[in-house]
Amino acid sequence: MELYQLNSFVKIADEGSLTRAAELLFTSQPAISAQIKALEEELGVALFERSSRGMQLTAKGKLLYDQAVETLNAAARLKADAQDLQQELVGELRIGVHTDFDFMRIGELHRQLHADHPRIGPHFVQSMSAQILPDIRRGVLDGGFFFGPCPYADLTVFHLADVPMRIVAPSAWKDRVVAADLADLAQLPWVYTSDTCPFYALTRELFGETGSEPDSVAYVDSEDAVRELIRAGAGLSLLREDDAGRMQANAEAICLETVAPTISLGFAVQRQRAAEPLVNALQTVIAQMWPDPAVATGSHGA
Amino acid sequence: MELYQLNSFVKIADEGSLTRAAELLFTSQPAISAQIKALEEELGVALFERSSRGMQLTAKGKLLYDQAVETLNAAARLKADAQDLQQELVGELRIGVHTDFDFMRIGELHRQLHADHPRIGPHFVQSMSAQILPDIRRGVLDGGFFFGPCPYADLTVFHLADVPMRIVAPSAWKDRVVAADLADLAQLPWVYTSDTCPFYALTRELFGETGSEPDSVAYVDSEDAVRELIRAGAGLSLLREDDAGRMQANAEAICLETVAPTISLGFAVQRQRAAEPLVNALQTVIAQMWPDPAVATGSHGA
DNA sequence: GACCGGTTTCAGAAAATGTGATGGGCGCAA
DNA sequence: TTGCGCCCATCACATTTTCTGAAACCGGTC
Repeated sequence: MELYQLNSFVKIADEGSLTRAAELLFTSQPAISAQIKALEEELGVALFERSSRGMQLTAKGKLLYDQAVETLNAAARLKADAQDLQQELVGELRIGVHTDFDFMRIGELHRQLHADHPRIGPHFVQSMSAQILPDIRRGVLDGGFFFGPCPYADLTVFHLADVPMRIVAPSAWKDRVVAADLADLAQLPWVYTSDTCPFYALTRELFGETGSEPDSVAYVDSEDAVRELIRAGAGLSLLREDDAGRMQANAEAICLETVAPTISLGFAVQRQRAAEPLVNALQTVIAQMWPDPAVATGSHGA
Repeated sequence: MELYQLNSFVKIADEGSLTRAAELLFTSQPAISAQIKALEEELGVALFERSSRGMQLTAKGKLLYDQAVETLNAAARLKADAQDLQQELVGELRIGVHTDFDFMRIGELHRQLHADHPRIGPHFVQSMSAQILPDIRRGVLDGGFFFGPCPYADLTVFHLADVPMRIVAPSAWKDRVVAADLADLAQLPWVYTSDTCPFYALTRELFGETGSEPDSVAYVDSEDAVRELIRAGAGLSLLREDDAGRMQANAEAICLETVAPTISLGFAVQRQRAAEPLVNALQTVIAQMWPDPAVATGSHGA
């Protein structure tokens, strides 16, 4: 039993005539006659009553007609849906996010991605810059955000922005820090992120210019932990300017006027996979959301 | 797009391997490979990702898989239902009934017919003997009951029973009829059915023996009308014994002791169509319900 | 680097499907 | 009654599709 037989079955039934059905199906009358004969034989049921005036469904044929139509409809839906899918991108994207979802505008990213490609199922995976880039290389992630430079030549990197940083101190230390220079600050306790974190490198760089580096350092491995230790009065640290401002507004910390460096915000995908439709679509949406992005490659990521 | 392609599609997806699918489908790898290639080309969608470990559904393939299964299921249902229908009789039967449905046990007939052949849709058409037999010949009815002889040689007739008749008179005439003989009764007014009705012939026959026939006759064309006129005191008539007894029990009429003739109850179908499965099934059920039926043909119907 | 399991490709064989001509049944009109 | 038109079934043959077995290919593994 094949679809073309069911199609002929239905057409003949609709037309009441094998000859006319053959015309509508752009084939010859004997061809269809043979199809129906084979179908009737396979089903073991006489579908039509033949007369000199045409062919008419038997009672059994009437009962089976609806099911034939149903089967053809199911096939037609399948084909139509396939046509639609032709245009669309379908699949899953695992995207690494290295910092606050709201700062990264993940909601907007999701909305944009869904609007352009409704059949892509995005996964947003919170992680750390130091974890995200290797995961992209391994294929665990399809793409991801990160701070700092990218040391891997096999990744394609979008430079999205330079994020301004600020030095932040516990509220209680206002008098000790408000007029201090870098050398003074180095005398105080600091909170560092762990050494795989780009903030660690950034902080060391900060003191690298003066040659002096703090003695007393606590290491933590997330920005959240940094904020918490500042609130607890454990030490100073570098934070994103927006984070710093928010803490100061909440009287949780003091944000120094001292000029601090910026850190590069980047987005990376595997170079090999950059041309894959899904990955390409992701890059396109990212590029729209961070206007004027500079594309850099490999270890040039600023 | 054909069912065998969808079948291969599903099998490969289930097995994760073209090779194993080919084995299960009792065909060769290249054959199935070509099927899928053609299917993918027609749909414009890559259904599988090929690897050295086998074939796996793509994201789009996953979306279309369910619809393929659905289509195959619809086809399988169609085929299964056709197999069931092979055994069964399907269609409509138009059965003429010439007298009271309860006397003819139409309820029981319907129950029996439905039990043996649930897909037969019976129509019970109330009519008169004189109408039923021509309607069977014309093919308007597939079969029907009738009283009296059957004058048509092209009908097959079952003789089901000889139904006893009685002479019935209005209650008020008790004194005039209780001891009367046929010649006396002929002096009284009678109610006849119209001359196409077998009761008409039967009544005339009754008097044929004595040579005397009533002067005053009213003609009506249904048994119901006969009963009504008897109740109204219009005259005497022949009625089925059961009808007569019921009227007497209700004090609506008097049932004479005089011996009255019987009338033959028959069932007829077109001789040409007697071998048709539906018609044959009908005859079988009728024969079961009237045990010891005598089959007669054409005008021999007693 | 050879091997293994898997898929694709290829030419030719086999099967199926389609074609055009022909014939028979039936209704209709002359 | 005959002849005609319409319709379906059948037949031999052509065409197309599908299948087969051998061989090439590809990626992972020993």
